[in-house]
Amino acid sequence: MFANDKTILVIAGPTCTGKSGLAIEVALAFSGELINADSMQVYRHFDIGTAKPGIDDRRKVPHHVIDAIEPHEEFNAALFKEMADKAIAEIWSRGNVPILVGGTGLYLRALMYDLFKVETKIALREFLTKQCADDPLRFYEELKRTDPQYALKISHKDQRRMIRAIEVFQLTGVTMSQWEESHGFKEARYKALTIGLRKDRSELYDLINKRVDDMLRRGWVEEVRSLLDAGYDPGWKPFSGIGYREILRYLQGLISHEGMIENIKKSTRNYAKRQFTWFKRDQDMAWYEYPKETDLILKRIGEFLA
RNA sequence: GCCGAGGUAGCUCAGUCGGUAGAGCAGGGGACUGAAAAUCCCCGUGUCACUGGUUCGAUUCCGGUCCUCGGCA
Repeated sequence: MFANDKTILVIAGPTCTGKSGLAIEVALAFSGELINADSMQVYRHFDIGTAKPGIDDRRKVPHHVIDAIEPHEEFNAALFKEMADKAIAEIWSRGNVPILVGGTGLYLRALMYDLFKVETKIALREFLTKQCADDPLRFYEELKRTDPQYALKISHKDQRRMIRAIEVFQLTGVTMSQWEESHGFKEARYKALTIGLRKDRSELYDLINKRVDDMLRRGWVEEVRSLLDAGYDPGWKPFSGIGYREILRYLQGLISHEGMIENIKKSTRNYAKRQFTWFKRDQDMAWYEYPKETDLILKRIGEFLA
């Protein structure tokens, strides 16, 4: 069923539940190496706000697919999958255990089940984006005509998905629904144990609020300012990450310092909730609390790897 | 102590000419196939401060009590 008997570990869950900390412990206990599965930690120079592991941790255990690209470079779930595949193969060749750690659900799904293979063409996407922005309703009508089933599934305001669906159809002549139908995330590519970290909601929100304060104390705003000084374009993708976009607005004088802090905390809380929603429906996820249940987690992993 | 104003959803408040109430924010639930920290969809029952009275019926009117905020002493 699988390419070989080798296995991987996955540590997933909402932000601030302790994934990185657990990952280090697990890596040290089972001679593992970490592969980042967070869509923002792949960008170089965006450090404080993405909660990247510090040099201490990175010296203790090898980290992969982190600081992998420059902020202006194109990145997506498919590229992530390629990079992670490569890292996994390398780690296996050293006789170590690959440990995926991160909260980007789509990336983990892409790695575990692959995506149907329709590449995005930047130029076409930009063209469609403009077309959609000009007349969203007409754009939606076009989607309804070519792929009524998919149009029904999404909102006429969900421009991202409309654009992608039209793009897929124009590139292949096959509709989004048909691609989804034939692919369907049916075949697992790796034998994996997925540990999901959870936490009581109000406790988690408390931790999030504290962590945001902490990041700001450690110079998050300065980090953004120096990125801008270095000539980085505020339109680049990582600048739309949580916190970075709020800091940008603050630096532009659009919001107050206090408003900025509150918005960052709120966005992060909302994000954590969305992650819960995503991971909740993952049937084969083993949920634990960390650090409370560290012993149980390590025992479970030990049994899985045996 | 006196005079005002007010006590309604987690917060800020609206409202009910008497028929048990609704906005914003916060929050909750959901979706998710190459932008995913993105993008999008759905969700408002709460002792209307407490307590008597009037009334078929009071959160709404009247009395009292408590609390908050102004002002005067």
